[in-house]
Amino acid sequence: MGGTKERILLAALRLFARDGYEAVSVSDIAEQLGITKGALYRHYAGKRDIFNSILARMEQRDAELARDNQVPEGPKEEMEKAYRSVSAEQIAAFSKTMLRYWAQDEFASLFRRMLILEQFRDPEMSRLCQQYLVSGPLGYLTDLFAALGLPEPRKAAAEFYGPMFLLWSVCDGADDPSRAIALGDELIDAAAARLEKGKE
Amino acid sequence: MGGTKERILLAALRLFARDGYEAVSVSDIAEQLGITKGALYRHYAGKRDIFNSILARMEQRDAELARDNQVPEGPKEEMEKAYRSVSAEQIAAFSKTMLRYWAQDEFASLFRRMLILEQFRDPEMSRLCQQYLVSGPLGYLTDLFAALGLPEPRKAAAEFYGPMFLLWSVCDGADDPSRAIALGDELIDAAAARLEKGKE
DNA sequence: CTCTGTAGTAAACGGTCGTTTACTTTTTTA
DNA sequence: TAAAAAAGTAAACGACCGTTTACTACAGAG
Repeated sequence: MGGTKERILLAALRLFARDGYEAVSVSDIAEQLGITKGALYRHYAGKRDIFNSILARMEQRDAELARDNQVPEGPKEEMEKAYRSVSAEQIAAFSKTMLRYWAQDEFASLFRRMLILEQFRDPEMSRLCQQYLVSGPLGYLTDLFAALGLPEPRKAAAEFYGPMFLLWSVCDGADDPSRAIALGDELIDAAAARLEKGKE
Repeated sequence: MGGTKERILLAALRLFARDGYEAVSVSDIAEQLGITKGALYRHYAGKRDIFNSILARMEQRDAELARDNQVPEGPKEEMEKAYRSVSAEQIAAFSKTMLRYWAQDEFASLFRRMLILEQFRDPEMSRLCQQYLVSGPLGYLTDLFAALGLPEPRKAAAEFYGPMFLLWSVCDGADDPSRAIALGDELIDAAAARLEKGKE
């Protein structure tokens, strides 16, 4: 057992994230691993099965990340209560973690790009793309800022998250993402400082 | 002459913007128009030729848009001079135009989505995606804010453009984009007001 | 040493791909 | 109105698609 199933998953994700699901052939994936496409069917039922396994893997990783960062879940009442005790420093730290996660973590970065490529083909992929990257985080921050008592939480959330979202695309087109990450850190710190001042 | 060549261009763009270039077949395009794929080759040399014609068309439309909105071009010295005389109202008006252009103009909106789908396959497409949608506008605003004397033009540009960039993705996943557009208008107005205040 | 299950190869399957060809219909024009 | 040009059809081309099949190599267990 050489972990072939895992290597297939990663090789497929790399190709899906560059070319899109339809444009990648089963032969392409097998070729990356130096095996024939027939061998691939010993580990997965087919091309779609690999794709679905990637989705499941991301779901699992996302749950772990939410647990590690103590993201509140459950009924809205309890979430509001938890939100109110969040400090600006905690928001800044969590935002920097997310900035690096989607930009630099290999699996998450590849998955983000794959989602972007699939979002217009399938309503389910559009839903996932919104949930992980667009209206999901935006709604989360809107609720958070509302619980903190900001006067216009929707605007504040867009002003906070918009630059982060933009910088992921800057990273995708840059030879060296570190400058974009550094700018993101500055923007997050500045926004957190404003947040602290606005609460007084 | 029933403008078949033009209808092919638009039908192909619609499909490319949803599924990506590779995932769209020549038969798919022909089927949308109720003709056979053989007829398509009377108007274009092949699938790639249609794609290249779409790129050329966007280039042409972009030049027209820049002309209509008096976007300064030429040597850096003259641009700086032109930048310094720009008012916050002009920036807000131009930004709202761009917000609607990439979100609601049919051709531009489809082209934006097509670029997003092709950006990772081909370095040239990555370049165009950055130029039209990411580092292009961001660099433009950075230069503009620098000429206006803002202390941190890079941060200001990211804070200004990030939310716009995010809202295009919100529109893509929303049933009704009008709420996102309205929020964009508010954000642009608020940023322009801050800009006016910061200049004093 | 044999048995058993796993991982792999090579070839074939029907189907679709982009493109070309030969031919017909429609439209323009002189 | 007849010739010519343009636009469209149907079929075929070789290549590649995802998947299946038949067969081989080889590990560890009894």
